[in-house]
Amino acid sequence: MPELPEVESIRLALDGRLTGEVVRWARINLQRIVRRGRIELLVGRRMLSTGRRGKFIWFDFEGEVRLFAHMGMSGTLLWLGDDIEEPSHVRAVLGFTTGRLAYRDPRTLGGLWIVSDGVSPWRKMGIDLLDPRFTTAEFARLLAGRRSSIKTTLMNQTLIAGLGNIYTSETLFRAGIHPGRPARELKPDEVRRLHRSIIDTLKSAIKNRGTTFRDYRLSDGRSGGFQDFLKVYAKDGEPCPHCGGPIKRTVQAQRSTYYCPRCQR
DNA sequence: AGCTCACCCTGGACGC
DNA sequence: TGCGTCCAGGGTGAGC
Repeated sequence: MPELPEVESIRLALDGRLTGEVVRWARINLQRIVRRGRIELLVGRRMLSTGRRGKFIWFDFEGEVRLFAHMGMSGTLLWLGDDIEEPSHVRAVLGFTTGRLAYRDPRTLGGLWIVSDGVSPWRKMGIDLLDPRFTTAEFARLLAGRRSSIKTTLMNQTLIAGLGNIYTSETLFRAGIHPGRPARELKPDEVRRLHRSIIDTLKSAIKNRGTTFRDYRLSDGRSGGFQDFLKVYAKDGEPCPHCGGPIKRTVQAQRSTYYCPRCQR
């Protein structure tokens, strides 16, 4: 589910609430959601800070212990006050003095990692899209020689980390670039436009607390707001906001892509 | 090394 | 109401 803006929105909402708090107890409802380590290792430890890279979020605890979470397609982290009942599909819970942090994931495609040896859960992750080192020049370097489509390439987390299916469609539309173009054939001017579009789209989405489609919620239960600003995603057949022609849906690498055939070349 | 595909899961929407 | 089918914000690992 969540892409960079949703994960960052969750992190921002939890950071102020959890930093400095001590884990009192922990519970796992579905064991296979824990991909590495033991959740009990967190009990008694104070949370020091939060972080994010790509679509991974993490929480640093005393004693060099770090909890990583990846939400997969349907996961989220919910803050539950003491009076709030636990919703369905909660796979793990951490208890604090002021409330509980619940990992909810209906499809169980996400996971948790409890790490004390400094080893990150990802095999290879590209540069985070909000990292200042993600420049136009760096972007051009990463795209060079890539034969696959720009849509598929933007989704490749080992190159650049953070874009998923919603924001790739949106960012390509905003840059006026056809999703089927081979990545290596983009002109320098188009690379610049796309780079600008990626950063602008992500920042704007974060400002709006992400996109709510189906059941994504922020940790306090609120919806995101960026769905009101989507221009093409899930809008096949609807008029393009630029030219009025019909938005098209196509499938690339088994995922839906939405675009305007007239505005995106 | 780069690329494509099948697969991992559950739930909701839709058609009959 | 019930059943079958399709679809969904993602990542991996095998095989070419």
